[in-house]
Amino acid sequence: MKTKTFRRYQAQEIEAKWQKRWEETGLYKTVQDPSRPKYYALTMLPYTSGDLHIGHWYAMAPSDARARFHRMKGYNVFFPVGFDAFGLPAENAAIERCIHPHKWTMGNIEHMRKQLRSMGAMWAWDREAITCLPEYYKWTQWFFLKFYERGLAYKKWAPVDFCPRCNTTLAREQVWGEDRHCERCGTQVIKKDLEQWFLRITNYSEELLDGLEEIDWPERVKAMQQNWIGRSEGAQVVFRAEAGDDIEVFTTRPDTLWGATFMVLAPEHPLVDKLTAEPRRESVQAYKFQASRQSEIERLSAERDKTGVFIGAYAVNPVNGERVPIWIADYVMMTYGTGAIMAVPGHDERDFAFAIRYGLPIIPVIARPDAVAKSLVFPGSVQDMHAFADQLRDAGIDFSAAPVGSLGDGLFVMLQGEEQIDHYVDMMREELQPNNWNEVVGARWAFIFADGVRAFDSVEADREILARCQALYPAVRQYRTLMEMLHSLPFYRDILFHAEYGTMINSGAFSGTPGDRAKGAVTEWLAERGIGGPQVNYRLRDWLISRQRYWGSPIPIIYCEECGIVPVPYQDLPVLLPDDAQFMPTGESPLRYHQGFLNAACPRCGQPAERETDTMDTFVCSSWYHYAYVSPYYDGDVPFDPEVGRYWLPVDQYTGGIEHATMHLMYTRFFTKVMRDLGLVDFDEPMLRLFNQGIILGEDNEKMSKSRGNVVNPDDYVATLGADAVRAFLMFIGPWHLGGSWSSTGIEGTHRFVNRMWSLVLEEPPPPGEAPPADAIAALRRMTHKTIARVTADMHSFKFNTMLAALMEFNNYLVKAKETSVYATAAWDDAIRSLILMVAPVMPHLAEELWEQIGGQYSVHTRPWPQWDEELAADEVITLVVQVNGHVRARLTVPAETTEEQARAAALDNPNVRRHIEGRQVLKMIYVPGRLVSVVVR
RNA sequence: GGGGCGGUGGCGGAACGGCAGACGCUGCGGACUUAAAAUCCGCUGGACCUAGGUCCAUGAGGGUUCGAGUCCCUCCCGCCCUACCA
Repeated sequence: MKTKTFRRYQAQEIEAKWQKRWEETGLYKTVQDPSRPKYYALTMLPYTSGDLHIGHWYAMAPSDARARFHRMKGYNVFFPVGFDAFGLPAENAAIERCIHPHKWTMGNIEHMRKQLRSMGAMWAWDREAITCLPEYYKWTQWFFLKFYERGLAYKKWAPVDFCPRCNTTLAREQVWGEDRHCERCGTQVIKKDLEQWFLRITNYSEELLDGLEEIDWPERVKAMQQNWIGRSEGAQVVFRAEAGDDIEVFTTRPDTLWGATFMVLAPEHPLVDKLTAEPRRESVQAYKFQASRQSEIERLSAERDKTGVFIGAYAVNPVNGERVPIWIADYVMMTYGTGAIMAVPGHDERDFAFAIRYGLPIIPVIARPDAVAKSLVFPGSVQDMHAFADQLRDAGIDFSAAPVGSLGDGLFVMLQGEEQIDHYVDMMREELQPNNWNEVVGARWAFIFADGVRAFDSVEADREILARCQALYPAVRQYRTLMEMLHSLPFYRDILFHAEYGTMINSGAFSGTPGDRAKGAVTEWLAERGIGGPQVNYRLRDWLISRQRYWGSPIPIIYCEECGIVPVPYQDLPVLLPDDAQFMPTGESPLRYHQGFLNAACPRCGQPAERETDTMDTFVCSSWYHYAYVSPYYDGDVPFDPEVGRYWLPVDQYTGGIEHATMHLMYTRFFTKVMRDLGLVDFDEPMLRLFNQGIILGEDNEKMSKSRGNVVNPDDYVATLGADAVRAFLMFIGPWHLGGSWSSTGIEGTHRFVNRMWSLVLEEPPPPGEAPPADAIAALRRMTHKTIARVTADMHSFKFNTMLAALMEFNNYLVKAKETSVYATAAWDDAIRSLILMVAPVMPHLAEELWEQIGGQYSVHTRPWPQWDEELAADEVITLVVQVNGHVRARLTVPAETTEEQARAAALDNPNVRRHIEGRQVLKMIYVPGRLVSVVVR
């Protein structure tokens, strides 16, 4: 069968041939063509690490395939690429290897361009942008100035996260994990008090949240951004310290205000020093010191035990005039809300733990929605334990008898509902022995004494009842509050505290307010009385962009002794990085020690002044790179050509990893909103659709890392099997959004596919046979059109794995069909052409070569995507499944146009079906057209 | 604690509520070859078996349905994000 002229597929030769040809003919040159709908497909730009690893391929190759698909579908597709070129590794290389960051970076880019070319992707190289070039960062600085003008860039002293290894500050979202390590190098961060530049992203909190609704992004990313923004609705309340200072707190539970029995400030709260009473000053200072160290040292060892100290001052609870002590504790964060809380130990788990530990009063102010109460009947507290137990049983009350310490058997009573509780209290009042008491806790808070029942409903009641109990039972003297006493009994522990909404109790005039109205009613009342009101709080913090490093865009600011902070005038941009800086790991920017850079004339008064030496977080550069792409290094008044921007923007489809959910993807949305406010764009969101690919793992199903030795180098496979086989395999591994693991044997599958398709199209045909029967032609057409439908749908919905499965099936089908007489018919030619066209986005080189070999017009990548015809794709015969009581009993091959009557009859006529319904009564039959007949028998 | 994503053969994975395991890898058997590689052809979840079938199988257990991998409830396990968030 094999002939002398047939040559096996030579990937290297053919891939190189077409890459060269594509470049020469400008196949991927960007054109503005108003006659076609535009499609801006973007994949997250790579960092210039120097080497394109398999993860890059995994992110880029499927994106490229989909961009190509859209091009064939008739869109004018823009698929640009560039480099995120500023950042620490370049500078670290400079320190370690004495190579200038610029040189290191540009060398890496050179190498990465080669690797990117080997992928055979349709990159718009004519729009490449590199963020570290002055022509680029001029505009990054321009943005900074615009932000500054609008009050969106500001400088402040703040305790900031600092990576001691990278020697720079980090934004909050660049600090990862429970141990708070640096996102880049993994070193644990420390806190440093530094004056830093921030971008006021919090001005857009609400809009960043609302905007999520209008974009087609994965739920996962939206959820992460929602959580990160962390909107919570509640109330602001002002407590007045006895010294006269107002302490503002934020609470989501204003309905629990009457239960606020103390306050807690963050140790760094500005009022702490002022309010601390002299006798407490020493211990407060000690605690503050320890708290500040704690964030530096290992926080894991803190074990989350609640600790704190009383500062010796009091405030007044504005709703009931109660005097409440003020504490500081490290479980209150200065970075959230106001850095101060009203503590409601009855209904907040942390406050509860704190109050129990320090003996602070705990008063329940919200009824239990489950109406469950408990009571422990102590041995000897009723006359006759057995008789009392009988009474409980008669009343239908749930209880169990068990020993209480060494005191003998007691009764552990579980009560449910008001009626039962009332009944129990009555019974207990009858039976209680003198010099004893009994308590009901949970849905009711009552202490039953010989002379009557005392409700536990206030701090005074707490004190009084506790005193009586201590008088009756001296062992109780070790407890400072009733709750502490109750908490000492394990039986009660689960019922002393709850955080549900419920009817307000012990709350003055508000007592009885139902849980669904309580929050609103109290908030309104606070506002009326001028002591608080509704408030929305966000978790989102402003974006810290100062970095104490050299290899970033300088912040265009000059400090003048006379004029203060002076922005660099626009015409002086860019503020260039000097290329002769000294790289030393000092913890300060090398620019600090570069006199030529540091010293400048004040743009306002002309006097000697100093430049800002911090550079910008690289995420600032990448927040607008997709705008730069439309007209890189634009030389106009704005960062990109407005006319070109109007044509291409916004991004239609963005793809990339999930790791940027709360960083890049948040920042770039923020930038776009500011750009809109600046009049640069007329839309609200930068990327209309987003798709996150998963992570490619090593052969062993573990993350690829040098230490594991499981890193896959795509170059090796490209050199041996060709880029097309690598591209196809990456798409074939599994659902793109779930990621998958590399397999050096698995890639053989797509490699064989390449070869099988090659010989299918080019290997010598079989000897001519007889004219094919009409149904063989129809079957071939059916397969062709079905495959087109499947591949088109899968390509559309990112199901690259099943798309390749469909292509492989089609190829396998054609390999078999080639042996028959359908070869050399028009249907055959259509099939082969369709196959090549459909394969083109996935394996662009193979497709282009085969297309040329069958006499197709250059280039296959500009041919229209094949269409399918429903009628041609329709089956002539179908397999009808027959179930009896849900079990498959027969598979019938019937014509597609079989009627329901015929289907039922055929089903009942099948011998195996007959065997299973014999002697039974047919109750009903369900018919699903084209699929099955389900017979139900008894 | 909160949020998200998963759990299907030896492996990666398919499966509008309707034939579980498409496609591929691996393995086994065969063809070609002096031999090997490559290529091609079979078989490849388990157990029965009268060879026509039957039963068991999609993390566990319930439920809805003529019918559940798919929908609902309870639980278990894994991964990711987030977290004293007031």
